Amino acid sequence: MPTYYNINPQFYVSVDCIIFGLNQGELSILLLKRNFEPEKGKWSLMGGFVQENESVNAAAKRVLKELTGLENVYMEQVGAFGEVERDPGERVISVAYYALINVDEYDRKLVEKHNAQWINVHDMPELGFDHPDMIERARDLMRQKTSLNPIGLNLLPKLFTLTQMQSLYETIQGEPIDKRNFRKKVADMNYIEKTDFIDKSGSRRGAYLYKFNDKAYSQESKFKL
Amino acid sequence: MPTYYNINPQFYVSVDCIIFGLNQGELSILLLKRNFEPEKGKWSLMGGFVQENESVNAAAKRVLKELTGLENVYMEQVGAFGEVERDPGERVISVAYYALINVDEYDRKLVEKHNAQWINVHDMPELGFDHPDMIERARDLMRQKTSLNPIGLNLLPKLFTLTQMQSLYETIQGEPIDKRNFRKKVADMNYIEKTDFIDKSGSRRGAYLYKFNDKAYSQESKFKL
DNA sequence: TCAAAAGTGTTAATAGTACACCCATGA
DNA sequence: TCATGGGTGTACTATTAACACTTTTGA
Repeated sequence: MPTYYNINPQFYVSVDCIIFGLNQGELSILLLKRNFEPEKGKWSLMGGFVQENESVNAAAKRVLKELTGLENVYMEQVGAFGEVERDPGERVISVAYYALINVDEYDRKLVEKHNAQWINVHDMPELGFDHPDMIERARDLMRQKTSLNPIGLNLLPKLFTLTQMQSLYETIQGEPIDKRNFRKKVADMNYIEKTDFIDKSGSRRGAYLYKFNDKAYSQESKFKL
Repeated sequence: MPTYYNINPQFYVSVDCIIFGLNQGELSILLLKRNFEPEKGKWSLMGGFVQENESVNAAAKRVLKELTGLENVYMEQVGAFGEVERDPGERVISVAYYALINVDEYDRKLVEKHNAQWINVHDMPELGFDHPDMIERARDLMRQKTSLNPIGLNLLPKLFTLTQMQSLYETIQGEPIDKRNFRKKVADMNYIEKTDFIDKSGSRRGAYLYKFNDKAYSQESKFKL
């Protein structure tokens, strides 16, 4: 193997996952109560080291799967965090990702095994490393992206009511939305389809369930270009 | 030093800079014609390796300075690029940054020494590595950011005419802008200040020079929150 | 019968877009 | 005097924001 680079140092490279979920209508993040070093006793994001022959994106997917059992999850890179002293153990350069998951579907046993819990974003405990920065940037990015794309629906079940969807957006944006204006907007989204199913769990009357149609969505996006 | 991590592999970590500038009114990128391995003979972005006791951000600033002599430049991280085979030499994980510079101010000797040239973004040559992906993402990010923030002004001299500013935004967005609408909008930006100076180089009549007032800008931003 | 969520239109305000002519100057 | 870029206002359109009542149902 030719080595053009061997005068340069090498570093551990890790990934950290900001896993968003909706719990009782509240935006939450899966955090680990660390029972291992470093920063033992503190809370932290789920992370892991990039391995040989593994891309950084693949490492993020692997780490997410290790904790939740989930694959094919919506993930996006937040960015690289590379301060020299960001890890008190040794120098590690970390790449943060956020994931949007439906909390009905993850593997609870795995989460328990890792000593992880859902924590409301408004009630963050003291976190180790530079994880508060990562979370802040992930939330900003997510808020921005969800305002332009329907990716927020990844936080809901496949079938959802308009009230759930509105509440989701209110939670993400952190401010109330007018019901009629919201429903008008959704009516203009041809990729949000009304089904014949009715959810009776949220009200006596029952509400129509809707679903996201990704073919319709890609069609629509083509037109916009 | 405690080593919690030593079962994990380490990697070279590099930074790559997408350096944007305006040349004859055209958005351009500073590219190197590589006279060294790997990918010798191909064009590439300016890059360099992260060093011990150097943050990733600091490495990006250093690399930018090595090529242009400039400090205190507007830079933003594009993201980490971590495919296993992205570098044909050895495995390198790279973090891309974009920078916006005023082409009147960089050090031409350094640029020449590195065998670098300004290349119009619409006329990209064949590039090595995953640099085309980096550039694409940088342009998307930059376009988006400049549509919300006045960071694009970093590409202009400190004093600029409204025609220059309009032309800048037309170049970034890739479409013409109505002159009166543009000037109306700028008039609403209290942080774009008219000076008493007149630029006669662009027309016989002469045009007022404007400047960006960063104090006024931070004030304004406070109100928006 | 009533509490609780579901559903439904209109109007006003704001922001954005389209459009054409006169001005000042130096060569 | 004329070619060149500098500078200006108004009407139309689209988007967004504000706002309140009726419906359905199970307990």
